[in-house]
Amino acid sequence: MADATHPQAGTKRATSAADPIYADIKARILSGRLPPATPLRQDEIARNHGVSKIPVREALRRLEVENLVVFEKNKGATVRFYTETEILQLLDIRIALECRALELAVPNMIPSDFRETQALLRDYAQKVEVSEWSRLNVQFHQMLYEPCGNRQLLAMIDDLQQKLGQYLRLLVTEATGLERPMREHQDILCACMAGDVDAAVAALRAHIEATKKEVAAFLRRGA
Amino acid sequence: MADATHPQAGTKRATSAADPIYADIKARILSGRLPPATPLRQDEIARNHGVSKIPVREALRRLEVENLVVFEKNKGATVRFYTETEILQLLDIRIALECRALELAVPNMIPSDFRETQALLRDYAQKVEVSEWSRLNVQFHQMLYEPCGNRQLLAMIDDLQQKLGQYLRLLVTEATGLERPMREHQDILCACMAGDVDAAVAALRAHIEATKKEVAAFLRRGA
DNA sequence: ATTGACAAAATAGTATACGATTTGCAAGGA
DNA sequence: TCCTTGCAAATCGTATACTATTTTGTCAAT
Repeated sequence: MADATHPQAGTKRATSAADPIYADIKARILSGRLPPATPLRQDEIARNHGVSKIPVREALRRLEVENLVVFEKNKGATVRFYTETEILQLLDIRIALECRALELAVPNMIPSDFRETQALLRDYAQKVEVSEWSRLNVQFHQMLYEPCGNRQLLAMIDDLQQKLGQYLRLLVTEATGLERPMREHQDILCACMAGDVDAAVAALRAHIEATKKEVAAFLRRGA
Repeated sequence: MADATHPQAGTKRATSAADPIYADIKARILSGRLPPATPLRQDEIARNHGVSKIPVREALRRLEVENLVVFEKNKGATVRFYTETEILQLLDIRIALECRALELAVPNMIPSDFRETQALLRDYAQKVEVSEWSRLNVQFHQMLYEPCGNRQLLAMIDDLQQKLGQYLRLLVTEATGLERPMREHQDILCACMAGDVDAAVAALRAHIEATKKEVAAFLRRGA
């Protein structure tokens, strides 16, 4: 991409020293390696990345807008703490966004979409490793919504799934298992293949509502 | 500057220097005073606000995450350009979020909510000024969703309404008028007062879909 | 021992400075 | 006339440096 002739075409972002730092911290927060309330010391991060504080601050500011870190008056940034309530509320937003995306996507689905999604579910059934499960789960949902054609909506869904990821990962290891989600995934896909938008949306909504109940129970026990 | 030692004597700012800049630029973008593609020169903004470039850059980075400005490699920031398609897609997201919020809100509504909302609609009917209309319209929707209790959802809705604000303002002056929206607002409120969640959501969805069609037509003519 | 005051260290926030990149423009050649 | 080519000015991005605030540690006084 030595082509300097790409002024807009929003697909690619300009690189800045802040970008790798932003990506690194974001990944560590979302994976749970940086637990809530961890202070994010600017000097330390800057030293580790071999830069000054300025790009570090810009990275942290971006994470602040995404609600992943919190700035306090003269104390700097810490990893944001999501309460039980907020996690459940994120799942309510998931219901809103994903049901709408599916509703818009079903009419646009073509046979190859069905084939690929079914193939994914078969892989799913064989890989029982949890780390793989999480990745495939996210991928399944993304494949369902992709045909909706609304990039901003897809981005919002992706953002939500990342934020909820660590909690859902815990869930499958400790409580839910794979049985129920897999059956529900099949139901959703069948409705899509039948072209029945309402049934597909209803199945998806039930799926997320069930997840929400399990998260609620899990958090109740955990706390 | 000679007295650089005392940029803001005595005024203990609970916020960083970036915050007022962020608010100012955001307001000017959302109101349309800074049209799309306007370059945002860091030195100039810094001079106008009496600060250095550092807080300016942080403000711009925050706006970048919110999709209001775009950074390009060594060219700096410009006001983001929303295409027709993207504006219509934002309305699809509005349908998702607002219908969900209303669905969650209706069961929580109490008599005083109804009274206040009705009072607002009466004010509405009398103020025919466009500037007032826009403000009251946003307020009406917010009052409907408030009882849902999901702060993150409410924040996302507010964000969307601000982004769409300038386009909807144009719409009411040039095309739609006040007749249809007001009737639909009444329908929605009636369903809420009857406690009929499904009817309320259906009415709201029809309301936003109608708006979407008008925006589409308006953009088609305008472009 | 507990508390309060105060000095010292650590950390945040921002201005200044400087190299790097882009842009505007003018002069020179096809 | 149109296209290079080469400065010069403008602008960006970030390292450095400095101030302001918070935190920590020490030492008396109760």
